[in-house]
Amino acid sequence: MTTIKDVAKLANVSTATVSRVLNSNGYVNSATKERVKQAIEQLNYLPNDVARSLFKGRSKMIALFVPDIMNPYFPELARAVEDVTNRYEYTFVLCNTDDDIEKELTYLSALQQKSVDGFIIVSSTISEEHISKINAPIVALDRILSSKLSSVTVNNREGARQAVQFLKSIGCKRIAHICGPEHAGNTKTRLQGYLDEVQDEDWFISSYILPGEFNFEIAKQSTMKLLKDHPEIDGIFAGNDLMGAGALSAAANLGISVPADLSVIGFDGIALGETTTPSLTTMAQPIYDIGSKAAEMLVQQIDDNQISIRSEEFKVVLTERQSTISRR
Amino acid sequence: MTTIKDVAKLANVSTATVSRVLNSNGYVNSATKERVKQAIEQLNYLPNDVARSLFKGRSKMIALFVPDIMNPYFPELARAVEDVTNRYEYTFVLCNTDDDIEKELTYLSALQQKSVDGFIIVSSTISEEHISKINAPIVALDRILSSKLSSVTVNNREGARQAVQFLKSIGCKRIAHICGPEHAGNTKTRLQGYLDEVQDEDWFISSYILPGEFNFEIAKQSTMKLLKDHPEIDGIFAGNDLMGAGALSAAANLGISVPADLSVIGFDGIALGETTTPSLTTMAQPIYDIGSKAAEMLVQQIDDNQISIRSEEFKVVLTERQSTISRR
DNA sequence: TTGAAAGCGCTAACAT
DNA sequence: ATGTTAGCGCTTTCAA
Repeated sequence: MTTIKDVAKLANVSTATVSRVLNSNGYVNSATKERVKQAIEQLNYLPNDVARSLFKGRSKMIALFVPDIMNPYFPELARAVEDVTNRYEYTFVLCNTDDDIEKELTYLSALQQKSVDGFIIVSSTISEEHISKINAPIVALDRILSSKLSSVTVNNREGARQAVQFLKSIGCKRIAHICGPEHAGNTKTRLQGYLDEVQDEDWFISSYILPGEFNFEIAKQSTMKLLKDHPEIDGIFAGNDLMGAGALSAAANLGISVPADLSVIGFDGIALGETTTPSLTTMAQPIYDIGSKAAEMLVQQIDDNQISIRSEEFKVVLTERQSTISRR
Repeated sequence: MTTIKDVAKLANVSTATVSRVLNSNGYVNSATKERVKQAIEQLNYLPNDVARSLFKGRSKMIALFVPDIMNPYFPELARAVEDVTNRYEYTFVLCNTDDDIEKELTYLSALQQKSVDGFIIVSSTISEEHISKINAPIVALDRILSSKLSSVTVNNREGARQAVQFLKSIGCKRIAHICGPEHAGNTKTRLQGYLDEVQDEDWFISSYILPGEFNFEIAKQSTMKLLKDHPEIDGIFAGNDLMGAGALSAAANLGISVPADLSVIGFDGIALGETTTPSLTTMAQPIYDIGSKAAEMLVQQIDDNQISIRSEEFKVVLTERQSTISRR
């Protein structure tokens, strides 16, 4: 490894001068600057970021915590965060937490020890108490972790309502809901939106609500059971697209035709929804925008070095595809 | 931030002693060790990893380069690498390169500056020349970058052959192939396997080979065109599952029934293949095993600190699902 | 068994 | 405009 000393020696200046041209601050004669640059070039010198970090107490790294990288929602999100952090010359660290508090805490302290500059966190388990121990900026994503944190979310409840309204508008008379896992914050909000729309309907019974996981196979199995027990169901609002795809697959397996006999709508708007047959109607989140906004907010907080809490709520938008059709 | 000095002061010892208990090396009286531990506990002290890295020249970080994090193959792979690296207490850094050599080189030097301990790289563009400038261990994944590097791959050509053989065995008489992008190393190998099986058939014509991208929509469009131009086709071997899903969707759009009139087989074995209707038969890679093996090899190379080049080739296995059925 | 001190590579006062 | 130096927090000789 060649160091700043080597450069200094070759250019016949002090390390301070080299540092000055490296960071383009302080005065430095243009002739010597040239010499230094030459030396840097010649030695193929790259500054040691670790030494820099040690001095500055900051590492130019940003971490993103996601509960499940295998759920396509999160790679899309990660992609957005990566793009923004790169633009600001941060190194991007992606952490997969399984929504497991132990893993989250392990990551949190490991990264703090590395002087990571900030966190973007999607979590249902991290509490205010844990957060108070972190002294780097945090932006909560997808779910609000604390009123003391900036956050970027979507209108889950309203979006869920719109999904059900849409099913009604195309003529569905018996609408079921597949929930996400109980521990996820989203699950309750989306369920609430569903209930807003159906609980006063005379046809509504609680067995139209399916407990679930954000998982294709489990959703498929429970939908099969649902459709067997309740053949009258003609509309399904799935808590996310992965489960929506599961519902589609369940219907196909039972020989129920979608959308002719059953309409299905999901939530999230991941690319997977376009690959199913029929393709999946969904309440689409502006996933990329959400991720970039969170990253932008975090970078700003890091730079400003002041606590300005901001909350952004994006709106989901109905994206009609083949899994729903008017039956009127 | 509390430092080793604070601990030393509180425990009434030197920083050297604290360091010794921290790293459990060197002699230290069990009584003082106890005192130090108490102090650490009391101050909630966590060692500064940056300072450690500076001293050691190593950072306990491992990076994985993937060309496209939105292709579900890579999250599955990343998941495996993450699990292994975590087990060895490395921090895992995921880099999305878009198969763009500029981005790759930027990442490479940024991470070298951070003293990253090793790289696992999936790339079609990085050359021997670039590699020679890196002085951290590298494991090539999915594609072989250099004979000087350890690598983990699958039997692409043989696997492709098996895919086509399988289509033949169930009675397909006209088999087309959707290729991946030209720049990807895999593309050629899988195409070669296809050719091994079909080029001597009297029905074979070169327009049965479709250029493509590892992308759902593009595969869908070009398959639609193919099936319109060549209605005689009764089997498709897609270069990967994403494109296989595209072919499925194309057939559905044209009212061609799969598997009754057309059989489709993919390559990779990603979870997506189970979510399509019909689900996708595929030559499945042991994705998780591949990722873990690569990570294990890298960790070992880092620890051993010696250049032992090893190559592992995994075998793909035929996974029959609904998109193929015997027509005999 | 423990401590003093040098040094990892860099930056920023402070001096000149 | 440039150099000297202290110090970021840690580990490791070397000496005691």
